[in-house]
Amino acid sequence: MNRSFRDKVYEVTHAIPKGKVATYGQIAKLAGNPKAARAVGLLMAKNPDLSTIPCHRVVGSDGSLTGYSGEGGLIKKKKMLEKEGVIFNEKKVSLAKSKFDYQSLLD
DNA sequence: GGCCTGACTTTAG
DNA sequence: GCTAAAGCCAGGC
Repeated sequence: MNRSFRDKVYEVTHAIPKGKVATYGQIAKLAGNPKAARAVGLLMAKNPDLSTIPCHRVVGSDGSLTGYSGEGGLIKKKKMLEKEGVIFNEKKVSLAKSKFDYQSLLD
């Protein structure tokens, strides 16, 4: 098992299609540790490659935008997501319509 | 090499 | 519905 939790997180995060978003808990669970949502946030915050890891497609458990220490912060993040086609609800993401399901890839 | 912090989530009261 | 506490991983000092 060369795939560490970290690698799995990166893999899943990178697998998020355009116009969809995933939650930290979801990624953590897919990575093998449903309780390691914090670690996911860490990896997102310290993501080595923004091109490989669309951290802006990662939101809170209820679709709330969180984190993103980049310029513009959550505002820019929201804009990027909107541009990609993610459905927004006021300041949160409509997980009901834009939540990323890993099973969708396998289907 | 040990301790603390951090873009979180979930369960219990 | 809100507050409090525990659990995970990685990085910095």
